[in-house]
Amino acid sequence: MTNITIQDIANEAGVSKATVSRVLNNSQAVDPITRNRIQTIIEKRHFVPSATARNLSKRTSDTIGFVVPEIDNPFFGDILRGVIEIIDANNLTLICCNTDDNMDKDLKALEMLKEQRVRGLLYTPAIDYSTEEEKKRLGKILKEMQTPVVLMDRRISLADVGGVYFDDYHGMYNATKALIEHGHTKIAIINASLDRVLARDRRDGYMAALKDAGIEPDPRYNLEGNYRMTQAYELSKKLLAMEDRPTAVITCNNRTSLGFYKALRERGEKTPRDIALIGLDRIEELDVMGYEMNYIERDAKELGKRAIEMLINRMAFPGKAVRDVILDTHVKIYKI
Amino acid sequence: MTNITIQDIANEAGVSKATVSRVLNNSQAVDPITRNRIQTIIEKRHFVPSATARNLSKRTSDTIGFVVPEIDNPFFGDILRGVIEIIDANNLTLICCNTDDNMDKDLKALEMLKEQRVRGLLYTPAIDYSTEEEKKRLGKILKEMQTPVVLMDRRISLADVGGVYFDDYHGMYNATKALIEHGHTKIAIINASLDRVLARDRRDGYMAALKDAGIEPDPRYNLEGNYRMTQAYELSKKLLAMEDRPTAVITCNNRTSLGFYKALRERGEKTPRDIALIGLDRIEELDVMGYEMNYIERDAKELGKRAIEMLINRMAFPGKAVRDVILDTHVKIYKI
DNA sequence: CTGAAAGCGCTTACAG
DNA sequence: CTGAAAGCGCTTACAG
Repeated sequence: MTNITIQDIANEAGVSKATVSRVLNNSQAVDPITRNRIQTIIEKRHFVPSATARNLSKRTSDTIGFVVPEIDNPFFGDILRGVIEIIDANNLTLICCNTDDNMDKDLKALEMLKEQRVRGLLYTPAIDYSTEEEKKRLGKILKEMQTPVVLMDRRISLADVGGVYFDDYHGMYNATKALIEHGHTKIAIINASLDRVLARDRRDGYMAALKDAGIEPDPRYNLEGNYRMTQAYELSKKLLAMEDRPTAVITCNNRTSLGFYKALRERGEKTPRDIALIGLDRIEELDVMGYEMNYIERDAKELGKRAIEMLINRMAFPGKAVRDVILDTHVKIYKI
Repeated sequence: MTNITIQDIANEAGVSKATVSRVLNNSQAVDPITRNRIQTIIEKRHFVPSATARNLSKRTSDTIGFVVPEIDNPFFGDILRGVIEIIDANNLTLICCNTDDNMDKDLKALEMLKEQRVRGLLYTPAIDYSTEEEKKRLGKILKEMQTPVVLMDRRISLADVGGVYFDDYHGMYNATKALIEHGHTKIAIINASLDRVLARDRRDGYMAALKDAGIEPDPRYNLEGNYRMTQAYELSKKLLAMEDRPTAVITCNNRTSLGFYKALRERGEKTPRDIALIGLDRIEELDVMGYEMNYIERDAKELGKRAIEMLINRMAFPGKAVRDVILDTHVKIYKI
């Protein structure tokens, strides 16, 4: 028993498959009686037309690619949830890829999505593609996909590629400022390597706030890891063991915050008692537990929604100029 | 500029598209010189063949459907991560659907995946399909997809459908037993509605342990919600306010645990000081924070891996008899 | 309102 | 080792 086709339906209804296609797509007037007969047969047989055949014939598809570096990080989980809500409402289908921040996997995912002839791409690049050569290559790959792409969270300036980002600069600026206003001057930042835009943005906001307050930044307080928990944990251990250690710390994503907490706990210390902390991103579980973590709030689910909406818009109006969307961040302080 | 096709490559190489197809698929001997020439052109043009056309022609696909009720729950995030690892290693592609525990969305997702002619299905049903009629209908739908399906975490006994599940019964049994051994006799369980298999399994394990210890179960301690945090929170509030309240509680998933914690905290109470708790599933964030939560451990990522491996196996050997896999659970106790 | 026919971009049995 | 041709399951311009 093989899959039933439009031809089977046509045979049973005594019409041509063109007519069946027309009732399937509601694309042209069909005699109501015939239409009814066909519909009955379709339902009785549970016929579902092949998207593959339809896509080939129409030279398009309703499939969207979704590429992120860390699908099991709640940050991307929230983004995904936002995306899927809109995907469902628009009868699209989503292909998910995970890259582990690894360029090879990133490129491989892109190639696979090209093979699938996706209709649009939602993309958080694994790396920054920061050298001119890398960037040019990526630009070419994306262009050859011949489909709109919307970047999420990680910015790469590429012609014709829009994106949705958070205003991390001001988030960091305001967090740093808040710490300063509470009397802190020795403020550390646990960041990722500065060859990443995201890291530079965050560092810049932090630096600007220090500068505006006339505080000389201490390079020893400027830590660079990779946004993973284990790295942040190692960095934090060193930081906390310093002779002249900071009185406040800013962490640059949810994993970093956890790494810091872990190191702090192992020393039998607590925040804010022993050291102040503001983290990037709320950690839901801690919030529920009444753990009063200060954080810079970013609505990841909203980012997902905005990104897919922008993508759909671009699919509808291919010619329209692209424009980035920057989402606000808010600093939430319990106690410093 | 439209997508380049196998015909374009053939023209440029001065061969037929059959030959190009052969080098693309390595399906038949091709003269090394010709092969080389073709390969050079393919690379130069960045030609990537259309999966759509290939699928239609071969009447198959390399796409796997993944349907879960709550994609942003870390439990399913972990499963997804495990699945994707194996998917990548096998050059398959994954279509993700979220159902919010809603039957209509569930059925719609299944239909969409049928339309896509997926090669296999990884499926955590939104509901139990427990009436004979519902079950029959689901069975028919799955059968009509004409593709192997592997159930994850939620069991439905259906002909030809295998699954990977956790041994929740013994997890619950052992957790309950541990509490009893620590002197507890008034033990509550915050569960989901008993019309769900998952809930019955868990209840049964709990009841069996009570029975084996000669403890008469108190129906007032048997709470039924829906595994969501807000419901668990409401139930917990009532439970904690009871005149003759339990001295220990077992929660039946990660969200339930959080709901309970929230209610407890609002009363200014703590565990294990004021009441003992064993939750189902580790909560990573709490663990990292050094929060000593007792839990029944289940490896969700492992479940994902095993499920996709089973699916691939079934794709390879369609005739083979299906056999369920039950994964062990372990009770992890800090302090009761 | 309806059908015959061409076409979407591949694969593959067949013949040479 | 290679090509012509049929076929996968749809859509759609064209003609009636």
